[in-house]
Amino acid sequence: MTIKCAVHRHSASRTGKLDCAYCGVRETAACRGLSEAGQSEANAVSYRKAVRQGGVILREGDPVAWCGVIMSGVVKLVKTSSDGRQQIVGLQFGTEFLGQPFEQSWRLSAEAATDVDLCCFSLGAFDGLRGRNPGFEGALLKDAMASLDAARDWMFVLGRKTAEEKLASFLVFIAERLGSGQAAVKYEPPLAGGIAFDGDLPLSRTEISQFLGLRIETVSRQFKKLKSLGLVDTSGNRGIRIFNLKRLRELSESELA
Amino acid sequence: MTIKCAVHRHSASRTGKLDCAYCGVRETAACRGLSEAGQSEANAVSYRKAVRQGGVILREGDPVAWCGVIMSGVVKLVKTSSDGRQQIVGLQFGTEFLGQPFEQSWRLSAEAATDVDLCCFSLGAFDGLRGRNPGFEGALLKDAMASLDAARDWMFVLGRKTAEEKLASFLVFIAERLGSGQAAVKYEPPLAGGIAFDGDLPLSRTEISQFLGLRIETVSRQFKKLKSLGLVDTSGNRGIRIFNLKRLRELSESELA
DNA sequence: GGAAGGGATTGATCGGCGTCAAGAAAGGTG
DNA sequence: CACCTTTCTTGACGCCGATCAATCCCTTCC
Repeated sequence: MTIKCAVHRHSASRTGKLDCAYCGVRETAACRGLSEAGQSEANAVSYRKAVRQGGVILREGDPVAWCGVIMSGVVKLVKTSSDGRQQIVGLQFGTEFLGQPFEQSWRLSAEAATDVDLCCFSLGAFDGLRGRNPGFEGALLKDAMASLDAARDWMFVLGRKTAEEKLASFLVFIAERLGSGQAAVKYEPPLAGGIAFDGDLPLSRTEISQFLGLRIETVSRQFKKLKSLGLVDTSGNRGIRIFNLKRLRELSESELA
Repeated sequence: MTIKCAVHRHSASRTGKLDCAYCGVRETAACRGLSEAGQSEANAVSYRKAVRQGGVILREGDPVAWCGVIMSGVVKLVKTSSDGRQQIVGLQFGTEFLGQPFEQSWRLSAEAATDVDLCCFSLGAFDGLRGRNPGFEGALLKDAMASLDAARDWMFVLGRKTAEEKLASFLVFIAERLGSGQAAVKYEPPLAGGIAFDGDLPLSRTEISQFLGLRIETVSRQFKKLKSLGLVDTSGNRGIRIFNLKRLRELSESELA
């Protein structure tokens, strides 16, 4: 079976290997740090899970029975309070680990922001793989510490930035995660830092507001402001064109001249 | 040499073992997952570092040359923007790992919120220890994932809670981390959830505001409000008495009757 | 291609938190 | 204890972002 990556439209083979110049997915985190034998074992015990955009991957409070690696797509991690307020506490992309293998029950929910393809392990299989492949555990540690730093970066955004800076930060974040690198094949070249998402922005306005700790109306108004500054343009609900990433980055760090 | 823990007033031996009923430090994260031989190796290659309250442990941007484990005390992790805004992105307590061994330079600063005692490794020693002791790496992974979840919990606080809820969340957090457990020897027993910090709250008002994404004046006003509700009382700059932890927890989650 | 529905935009208004400024405690020092 | 510095509190005021409500516009489903 061949699975299409919703974001980059590449195909993913069942071997667990991808080759997407756009997002740089050449080998997965599951493969990183695994010997040949380890890769065979991983392929033998893993199973694939495909989730359509908007689908729930896991629900806060449910018992943790598996964990895995994102092969393609974007996963949003959500915390919800009893009165319904929601905060997106992380966006995870291809090659990143997904799971809380040391918790009894999930401490957050995960939803597919785009179509998502997962490579999953039961907790038992995961522990076995981990125990027999020290390099695998090292890769997981590295991944976790990178996620931790990303989370802390975002804590600064949530705690200290204005609405304008928040939206600029989001656009820079998205551009760096999805638009940069050696790729952006189907997008404009980084001409003066220009990047475009023509209809496949992974987040809706509502989701952007949940990621930024703002209301959707405020996000809308800030988009208007950035458009009037000539930094970006929008087309449809999921289309964004970034004209000047450099100035956007300055705006996000309030380093304006 | 004997080092005194500023928070709990216990002594820490040079063997890397503590025994503090208050914070539950019986063995350190460094010891967790280490065999007898591993512990000997750890003791041989580690060195201790004592930092007084207010002292800088490491500075954002500096090259990473070591990492370690907090033996006692409270460490605050801070992100600073170019225009001087600061956000505390984490509080680390005894037994927790401190470091970014996979980064070239520190992505944040760390300061001693109380007197702090660290058990440190050079990166080389750390890698060796990690490579030779799979259980050690497992403990690190567990620690990192716990920190990650804590960071994400706090992202919700920063992004979605009101000032009142934020302060309540902070008090609950502090009570759970420093006041609960089998201990609180020098403090009041958990009478109706009552806990007191008589002069050794690890954070100043300014630091609390930096942790909550608020201004110091707002923190002050919210303290006043909680006092008028009869939930807490303050004494001096670093004294807090929590009378009703249960209602405080409800307040923090906006589950008020 | 047209209609239905959900998501996004825009406007008007409100309130919570930030800002600025003054004064009061607290804590440290000789 | 008296003095000085730092930290915290309190007040007055303004603004940013939330709220409420109406309209617009994409998307998709006939």
